[in-house]
Amino acid sequence: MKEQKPKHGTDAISTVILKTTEALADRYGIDKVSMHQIAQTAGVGQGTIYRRYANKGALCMELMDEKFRLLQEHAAQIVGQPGTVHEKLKAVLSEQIHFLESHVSYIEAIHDAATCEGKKQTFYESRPYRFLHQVLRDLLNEAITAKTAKPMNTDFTAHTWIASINPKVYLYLRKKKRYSEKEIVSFFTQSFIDPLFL
Amino acid sequence: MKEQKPKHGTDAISTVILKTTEALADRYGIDKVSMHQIAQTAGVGQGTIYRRYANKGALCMELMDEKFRLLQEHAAQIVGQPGTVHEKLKAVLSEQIHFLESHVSYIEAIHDAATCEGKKQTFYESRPYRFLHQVLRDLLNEAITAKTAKPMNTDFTAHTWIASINPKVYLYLRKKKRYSEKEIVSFFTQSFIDPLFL
DNA sequence: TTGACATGCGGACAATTGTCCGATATTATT
DNA sequence: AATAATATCGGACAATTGTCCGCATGTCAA
Repeated sequence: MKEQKPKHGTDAISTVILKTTEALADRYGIDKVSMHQIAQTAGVGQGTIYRRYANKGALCMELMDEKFRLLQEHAAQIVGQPGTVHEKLKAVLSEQIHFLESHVSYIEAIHDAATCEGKKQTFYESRPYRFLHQVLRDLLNEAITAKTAKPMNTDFTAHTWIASINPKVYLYLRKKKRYSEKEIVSFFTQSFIDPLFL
Repeated sequence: MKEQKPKHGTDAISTVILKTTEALADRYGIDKVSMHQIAQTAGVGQGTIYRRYANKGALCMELMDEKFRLLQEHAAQIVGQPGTVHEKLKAVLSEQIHFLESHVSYIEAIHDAATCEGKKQTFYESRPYRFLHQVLRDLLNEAITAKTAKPMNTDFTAHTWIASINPKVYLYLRKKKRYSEKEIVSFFTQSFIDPLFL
């Protein structure tokens, strides 16, 4: 068993798999599209898909690649621009929540496939997750160094912040509790960010 | 006219399903036991299981019923005893994290089956979840009323607190990051509870 | 050209969750 | 007691994810 040699599947077959998945997902919703259906529609065997993507989550991750890249750019831009750490944290979290709002079906699929057992690549070790976690952690560290926030385990805090707005609970808050995206951003700021700053 | 069953699973068949599931889970781990296997071992059809429990998560929820009851008792006891709201919140969260530590496999199975789509009973609407959410919310409200914490949306805060220590991220923090249960409790307190109190 | 070896595709197959319906047992009616 | 109505059981079946292996195709050496 070999891994895909280049970072992205840029060969013709990978391309048709991704395009087909995107088309089907646009039409039916990613959660309603099966790997079998993707294989049939793309005119390839299922094995051909699974040789490139470990599971449906990994396939979705690949589909989201460009979107994640843009989110990372936004986050990096926020961090790079002038402003207080407090403001930057709020802006980054707002971006992340908006990202979740925009792509919640895909992110849910990625989460569903995520595992912490075995030595398989976990969601938490994927590039996008690590990047966003690191942005939050660095900002928190900066706040602590500047003595505008009390010491804490910033690694833990960043992980749990992200976990606190996972797709399942986000959908619950949006659909059942009828909170708007704006409200959720505001509540998060109020409950998690503001209290940290002295 | 049949007399009503007071609660779930008090008839003979439900009992054998639950006992069988427990025995198999003890032996192989709940995630390694299939519904088919449970049915075979218990000597009933799969339909008989699904007629009583909507899915594997609901079955696990039923198995955890007594455990949840004890957790609720502990939480109620903490709230009832004298002490500051701050102390009570820390104690309750510590209990919840210990509960997660002790039963993480079952809780993961419950989470995996949870859904926010459709009108099916979601995990967030189950009795145990609602109880624990309410305990946290009430304590937070008490702190706000007593002016020892700033106003916030306590409903949101309680939901996201629970979400922040979901089984997936908990396992990641324990197994990959090698944080101990005690550390996680301490970090949580430091990052989420303490900053609220001034 | 040919044969040995490697690559990797396709789809059959296994495992699992969840549904459905014919068969059976139980209760109600006369 | 006989029969109709109702409840419930068992397991076959469908749908989906993920694995595996036979086979076709391509490469290279002699």
